[in-house]
Amino acid sequence: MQGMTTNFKAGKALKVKKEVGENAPALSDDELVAMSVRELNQHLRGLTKEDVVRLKQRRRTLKNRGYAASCRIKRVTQKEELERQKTELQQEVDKLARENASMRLELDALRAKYEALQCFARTVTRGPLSPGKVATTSVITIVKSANHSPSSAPFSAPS
Amino acid sequence: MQGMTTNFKAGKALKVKKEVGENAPALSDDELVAMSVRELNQHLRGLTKEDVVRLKQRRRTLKNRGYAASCRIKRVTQKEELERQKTELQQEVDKLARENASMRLELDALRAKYEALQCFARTVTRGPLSPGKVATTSVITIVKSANHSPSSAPFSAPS
DNA sequence: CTGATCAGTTAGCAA
DNA sequence: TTGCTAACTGATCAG
Repeated sequence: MQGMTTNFKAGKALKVKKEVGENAPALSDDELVAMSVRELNQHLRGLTKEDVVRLKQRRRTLKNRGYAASCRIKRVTQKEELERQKTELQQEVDKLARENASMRLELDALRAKYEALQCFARTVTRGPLSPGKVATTSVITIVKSANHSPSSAPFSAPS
Repeated sequence: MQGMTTNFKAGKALKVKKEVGENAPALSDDELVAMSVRELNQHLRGLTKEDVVRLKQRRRTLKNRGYAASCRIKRVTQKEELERQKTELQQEVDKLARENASMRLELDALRAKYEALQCFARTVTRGPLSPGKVATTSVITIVKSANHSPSSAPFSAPS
């Protein structure tokens, strides 16, 4: 936006024609480009039709110079933003993967504990109750005080 | 490299000067830019020193045109690549998050089952095994041949 | 010298 | 008219 007001544009005038005649105040580039249309029209009084066209064209060119700069800035900004988001997502992936791994460990450990306890429960219940009846592959399910259980039948269908 | 040999440069010649004199074969832009240095030197025989400079400059300009095109192509390619990677990472995040959520559920369910079983085991082991005592607060369900059921929960957790 | 990139210019599109 | 962007150009830098 105001990048052109800084430094390297002043005294640039590569091939800009500088023949301003004699009554023109020789507007600087910065002044010209910052001028509003109404202000510009005031400075346009008493100039050749050709000079008016030239001045307007110069203004347009200067504006374009600024537009080009904004365009480039926008481009690099967007690129940086993309890279930032990419880094962020990568970190999230890492975090989730870690959580995932630790949960998997926890799950496996708990499964092992559960099976061990199940095994123990079977040995305890098998002998005294009905030793020969219960198959070795059975699973024990219990439901505590099921008188007000919502609707679920405490049964799991076998595969 | 060869991006300039393709298409959209042919017949471009915006404001390129076309005054080639009379004995010059009027090399096309494509020919000139595709020429090797040795080939170029052959075409340079019998030309004014000035013409040689001009031709070499034209060649340089044409080359630069191609370099600029490659530069732009590279820029958009990199941007597309960044966006592709971003999409990919986002999908991975989603996938991991789903896995994570389902594992968390599984873990919670298993924990509940484990605690219920633990509770049952305590009631069984605390006093001597009398079927009547257990039945007052617990229900025992027996499911046959379910020893390797992967995910079906043979336990329903109480409230 | 060659190739890449930057800043400025121009043309042309869109609001 | 204004702003933006693609393509082109010259300047300049690195290898």
